[in-house]
Amino acid sequence: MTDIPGFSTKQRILEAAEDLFAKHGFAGASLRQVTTAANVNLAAVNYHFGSKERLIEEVFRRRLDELNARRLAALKRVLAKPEPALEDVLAAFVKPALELSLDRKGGPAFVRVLARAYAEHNERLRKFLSDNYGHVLKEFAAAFARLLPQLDKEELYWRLDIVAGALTYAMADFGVIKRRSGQSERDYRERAAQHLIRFAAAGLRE
Amino acid sequence: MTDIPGFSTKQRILEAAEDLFAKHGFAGASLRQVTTAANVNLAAVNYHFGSKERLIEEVFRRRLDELNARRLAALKRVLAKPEPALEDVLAAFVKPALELSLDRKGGPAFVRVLARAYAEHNERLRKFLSDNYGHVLKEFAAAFARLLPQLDKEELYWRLDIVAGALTYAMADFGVIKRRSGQSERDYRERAAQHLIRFAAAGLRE
DNA sequence: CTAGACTTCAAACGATTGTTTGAATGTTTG
DNA sequence: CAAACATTCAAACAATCGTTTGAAGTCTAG
Repeated sequence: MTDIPGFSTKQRILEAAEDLFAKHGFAGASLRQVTTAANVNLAAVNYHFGSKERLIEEVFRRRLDELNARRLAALKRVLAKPEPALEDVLAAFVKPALELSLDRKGGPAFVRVLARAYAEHNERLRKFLSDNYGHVLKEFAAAFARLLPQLDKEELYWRLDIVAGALTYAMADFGVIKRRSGQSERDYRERAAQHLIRFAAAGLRE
Repeated sequence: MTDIPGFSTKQRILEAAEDLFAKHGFAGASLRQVTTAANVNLAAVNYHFGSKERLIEEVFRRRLDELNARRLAALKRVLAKPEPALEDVLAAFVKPALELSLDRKGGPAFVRVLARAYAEHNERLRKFLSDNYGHVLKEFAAAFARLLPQLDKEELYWRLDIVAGALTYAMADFGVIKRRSGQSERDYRERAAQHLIRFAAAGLRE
């Protein structure tokens, strides 16, 4: 209870799980790998989380709660401006993910886990994500709709779908671009976010 | 040897594997699931392919050989025109994937498998894909470079990375857009490709 | 200090994993 | 036809999977 945060058994499991799920996928990373990496007894996962599936959900919940709170706060700030630009709304979505991947020692692992989730067709996981965080996407969609009145609803949804894929993929840096040797991780990711926003804005406006 | 194509043990394994890898991932789909779905003895996989990893590679090779041949042919056709447009080059990349997913009974499964591969950090798979199909991406990159002389090399690579992600995910339709009840699969996918090309062209041009 | 709750631990559970075996069957070739 | 090769098959291999157990250890409240 009075454990130092980040050093409790639960926390160490979550961190190891995040890292290994990012590397090998949800099916590919075993609980034995996770508990060994976390330096924790195998049974601890079922004791603290109940099952592997619930561990996966907790890996998401821990990050997404804060990520989406930040996203909504940023969106609110943007929409309070007199003339919010498309780029501002995109930044409100992308920048919090960028910060998350930089501030925490978890680092880029979670955004990769998110991309994994995108590729999974696991019904339970999709429902969990939709139930808990669907409203965030709805609010952003509404904001985009206001800024792009020339697009009908179907047109808009198509483009947002494409944007979501591009964002997810690019933030997870599955691609070919390598960080230059002199460049810091922060630099690299900030540049990625910048490119993304410009690209997506152009595509959305057409 | 003289089997009717598509009904041999090898073919049936490849088709079942493609489908199940798309649904559950490479680690998530077991050889027993695959061989049961293919109506084939379990040992047949190791007899015909040697191992699960080599089966995965063959799932890719079978489709990618033709997909990339079509892509290169389409690119060559486009570049032979007096004034090739950006959209033409994009179409040369996207349309063959669209056709592949429509013509074959494998249907949309393979494009989903491709998206899975993107999310995998499996070193062997990445090397296999890069060794066998890296030259195709290089040729397209060169074509884009010619059409977008205002972009320096780094700028261009960033954008192509984003485009690749958007294309991959959108073609695999992991997103939220649902096909309307009256709409055919073909209609839906053609529309997806169209949106993609317009979006990517706008983003590339800025 | 002690009773009770919480947490960790080694060990084992049955089920499932990819792979291998050797005999049985099919097919092709001389 | 017979020898040679190719394929299929049921069965078993050791390894690993997620989960459960019950005892040992740790902590906290009375």
